[in-house]
Amino acid sequence: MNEAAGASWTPVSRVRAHEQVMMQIEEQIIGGELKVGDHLPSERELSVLLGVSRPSLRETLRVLEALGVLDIRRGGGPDGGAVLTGSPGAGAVEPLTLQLALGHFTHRELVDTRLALETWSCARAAQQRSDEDLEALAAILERMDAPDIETAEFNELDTRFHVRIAEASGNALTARLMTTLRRAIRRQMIDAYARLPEWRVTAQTVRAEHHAILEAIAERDAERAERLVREHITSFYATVPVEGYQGAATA
Amino acid sequence: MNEAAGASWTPVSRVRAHEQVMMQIEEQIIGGELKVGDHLPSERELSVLLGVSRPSLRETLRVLEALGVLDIRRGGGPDGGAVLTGSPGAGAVEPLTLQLALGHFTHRELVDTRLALETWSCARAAQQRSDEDLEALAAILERMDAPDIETAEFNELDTRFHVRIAEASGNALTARLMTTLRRAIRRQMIDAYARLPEWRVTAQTVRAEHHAILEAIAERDAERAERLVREHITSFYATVPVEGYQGAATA
DNA sequence: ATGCGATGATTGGTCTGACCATCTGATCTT
DNA sequence: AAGATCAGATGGTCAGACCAATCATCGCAT
Repeated sequence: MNEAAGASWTPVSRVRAHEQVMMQIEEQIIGGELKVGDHLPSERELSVLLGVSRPSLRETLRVLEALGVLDIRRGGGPDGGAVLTGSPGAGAVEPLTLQLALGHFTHRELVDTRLALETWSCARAAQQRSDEDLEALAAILERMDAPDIETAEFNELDTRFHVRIAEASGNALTARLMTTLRRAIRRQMIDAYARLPEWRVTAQTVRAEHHAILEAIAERDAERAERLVREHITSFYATVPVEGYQGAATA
Repeated sequence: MNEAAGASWTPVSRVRAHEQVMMQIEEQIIGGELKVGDHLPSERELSVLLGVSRPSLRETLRVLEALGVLDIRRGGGPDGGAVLTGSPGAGAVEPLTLQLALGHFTHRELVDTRLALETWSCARAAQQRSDEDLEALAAILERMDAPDIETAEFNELDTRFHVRIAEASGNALTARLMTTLRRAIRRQMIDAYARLPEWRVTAQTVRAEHHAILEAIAERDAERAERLVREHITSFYATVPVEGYQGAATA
């Protein structure tokens, strides 16, 4: 076959329809044309405006929804349709669970990252906690004191306690990341507890450490709070045999 | 209208098709039935197996792809179809850009989170950096020394430097989060530089601090490296008027 | 006049079936 | 044996249709 020498060819558009739609919507958001609370046109309308089919458009909407950017409901009215959501929903950063399961990240990495975020947010929380923060934290610890509590709920409250501290630090992003990290390791945590011959003994230690941390936060002693939470996390993973975790968290 | 007393009704499935598909695939991944490198059946096959239409199934696949879990290609053969991806692609945590634009999180929160992650990873990097890490970091700094460099590229290399440090810490998760955080604030960073009357003066300061940090890492002085990077970030935001950021990063 | 139920319009949710573009791998040709 | 060719499989896209939930409105009875 002969080829025309010198002729230059430029590849045709390989960008899938839903990706182009995504780019357009992203631009509108970043550019500020789309703000929180704004409604997207209905799927039928928008698909015409964008020149794509409804299924293609819907693929984009699904992704935006999973990312916590859109809140989609049926029916008309002020609440109907696709609305730019104002608060970060479940979407956002939760995929870590799957990525952990796929081995993208190790358990060790998750714990270390948790350590980095928690020491910071705990110190910060000690500096600027409100009385409401204190009460909420105390209430969580009280529920953890239940003698007949089960591993799953204990772990759940443990998560709530640490996340609540992050919230007290005033940083919603850190709090959100912490929630995500905890959710990603939730399964292994519960399994690890279940493997302990006497998990209630360990639980007792955890309780004591929690109370100590709360006390430091109450006294606005940032340094002590930070040190305590570091020891808390480090000693926990030194005691409890969590699957996929090897070695101490600090050098 | 009369109602049958005592009759109990259980709500019909309100869970959308694509969500049920998502749950099934999630379970298979978490349960270990689906591993990295495994192929999903073709869309036509899978849609029949799951009892949903192809468009519905595709919505799920799109989300999984956006989350960095699936790698989807056309055509048959060993590389065709949907494959569970082994390395965290672009997907994962990038949505932060949109969430920032929507005001879910403030710039301040992003910077503080960055501070928490960087101080940790920098200290860790100082402890266990390899010689290759050192060379890579030095190479980046060298490129940043170009006198006629532009703001965009300077910022890009700045990001690379900090992310490379995170990689040297051996924690891929932290490195990934850092990349995401930097990408989310990329626009504002470049704008902030552009607003500076003499940004090259600031750039010179940044360069000096970078070299100091690298030196501390080279000497395995974790404490100094951590302190330097904290000052580096703090002083930067005290100097450069970044949009949406108010106040110092440390108390 | 007012409260409440019926109704229709709008919107998302889902499905069917079809066609295109691309890639793989086997087949055929030279 | 090497290359071109073709058939099959797969993802990408579309059009049209119907269902189900929700809301706004209208009309009726009180």
